[in-house]
Amino acid sequence: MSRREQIIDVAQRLLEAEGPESLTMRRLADELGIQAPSLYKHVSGKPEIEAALQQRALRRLAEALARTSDLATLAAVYRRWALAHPRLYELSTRQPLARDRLEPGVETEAAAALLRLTAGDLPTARAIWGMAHGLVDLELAGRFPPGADLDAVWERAVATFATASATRARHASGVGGRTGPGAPGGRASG
Amino acid sequence: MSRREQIIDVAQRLLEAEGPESLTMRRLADELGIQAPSLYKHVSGKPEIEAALQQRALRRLAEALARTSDLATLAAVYRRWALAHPRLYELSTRQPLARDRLEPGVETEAAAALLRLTAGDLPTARAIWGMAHGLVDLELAGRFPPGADLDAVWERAVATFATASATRARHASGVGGRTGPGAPGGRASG
DNA sequence: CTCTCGCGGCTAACGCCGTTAGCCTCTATT
DNA sequence: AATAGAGGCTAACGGCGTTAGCCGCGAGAG
Repeated sequence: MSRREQIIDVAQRLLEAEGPESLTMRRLADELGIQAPSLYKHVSGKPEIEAALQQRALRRLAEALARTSDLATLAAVYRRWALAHPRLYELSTRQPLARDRLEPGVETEAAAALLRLTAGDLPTARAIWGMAHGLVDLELAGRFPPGADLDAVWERAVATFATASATRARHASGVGGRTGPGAPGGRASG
Repeated sequence: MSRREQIIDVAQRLLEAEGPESLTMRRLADELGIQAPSLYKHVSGKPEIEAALQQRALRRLAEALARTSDLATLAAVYRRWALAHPRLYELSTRQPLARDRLEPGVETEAAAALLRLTAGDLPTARAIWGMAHGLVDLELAGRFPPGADLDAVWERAVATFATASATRARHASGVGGRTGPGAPGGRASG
C-alpha cells in the first residue's frame, strides 16, 4: 500500500469518526507519526485529499445504485448510504469545486440507473434526484422535528412519483410529450 | 442604527458580494474602519453574526412564502429567492448548528404555508419541502449539466405532486389515510 | 566497492484565521 | 468637577494550510 493510500485511509477514518473539523493536515500527520509538511511529499494539498475521499465515496454509491431495479429500492439505497456515511455525504455534497478532479465516469453511473427507472424522462429523473438529495440533506441536518416519521415521508415521496408516472403513461398513449431522452443525463451523486 | 446592525449589514454585503471566504472578522473590521478585536464590543463572535444573517434571510423568505396560495407559486418563490441570494441560502442551509439562536417563530411560517397547501398532509408537505430544497441545492452547486432545462424540471416536479394529490383525493373519498395533521409541522427554511 | 541521486523525512517560517487580555480616551451622567 | 462605561486600540495566542530549504539513507550505476 502506497503512502498516499495510507494518507487517504487515515483521512477517511478521521473524517468519519471525528468530523470535518478534525481533518487537518497536522492532525493527519500526527496520526501517521510524521510532521505535517511531509504530507506534501505524497499529496498536493488538502483539496486533493478531499477529492480522493469523494472519489471513493461516489464509486461505492454508484455501484450500489447501478444494481437497483426499482425506484423504491434506489431511494432506499441512496438514503441508507447517506445515513451510514454522513460526513462523506456532506463532503461530497458541500464541495462541488473539487469535482473537477473526479473521473467523469463515476458520476454518470447512478444517473444512468435513475434514468433507466424513469424510462428516459429527464425532468422526472432530475426531480427525483433532487428530492432524494433534499430529503437526505434535511434529515442529516436535523431539520425535521424529532418525532417525524421519515420512513413515511420517503414512502410518500416515492409513491407520488410512481403513481404520477403511471398516470402520465396512461394519458400519453400515442404521441408522447417532450420527455424523450436527451443528453447523456445529469451527473449523479451528492 | 446601532453599531451592531452596521456590522451585520456589512457582513451581509460582504457575504453576498464576495462569498463566505471573505467574511472574516478582520475584513469586516477593515470595512468598518476599525480593528478586528473592536468587533467583540458589539458582537459575541462570528457565529452570532452568521446567525443574525440567517435570521434576516429566513424572515424575508418566510414572509414571501406565507403569501402564496398555490404550490407552483410557492416553489417558484422558494427557488427564486435561493437563486437571488445564493450565499445566504447556503449559509442558512449549511450551518444548522446556529439554529439554536434563531427565534423559533420564523421558521414555522413557511412550514405552515406549505402545510396549508397540502391540506395538512405532513408526509407530502415534507416530501415537497425536501424536493424544493434538493433541487435548489443541486442547481446552486452546478450539479446539473449545462444545458439542462431546470424550469422544466421544476414544472414536472410540482406537477407530479399536484396530480398525485388530486389522484389521492379522488381515491380517498370517505375514510382518509393516516395523513392527518400531527405535530405543528416541520421547521421551515434551508 | 564506491558514488550519486532522489525519496521521504525534518525544522523554521509565512500569512491567514478567530479570539482574549489589557490599556486608553472620550463622552455623558451624577 | 468627578466618575463610569462605551468603544476604540495594540499585542498576543494557538490553530490553520502551505512553502522553503536541509539532510540521512538506501538503491542503482559505474
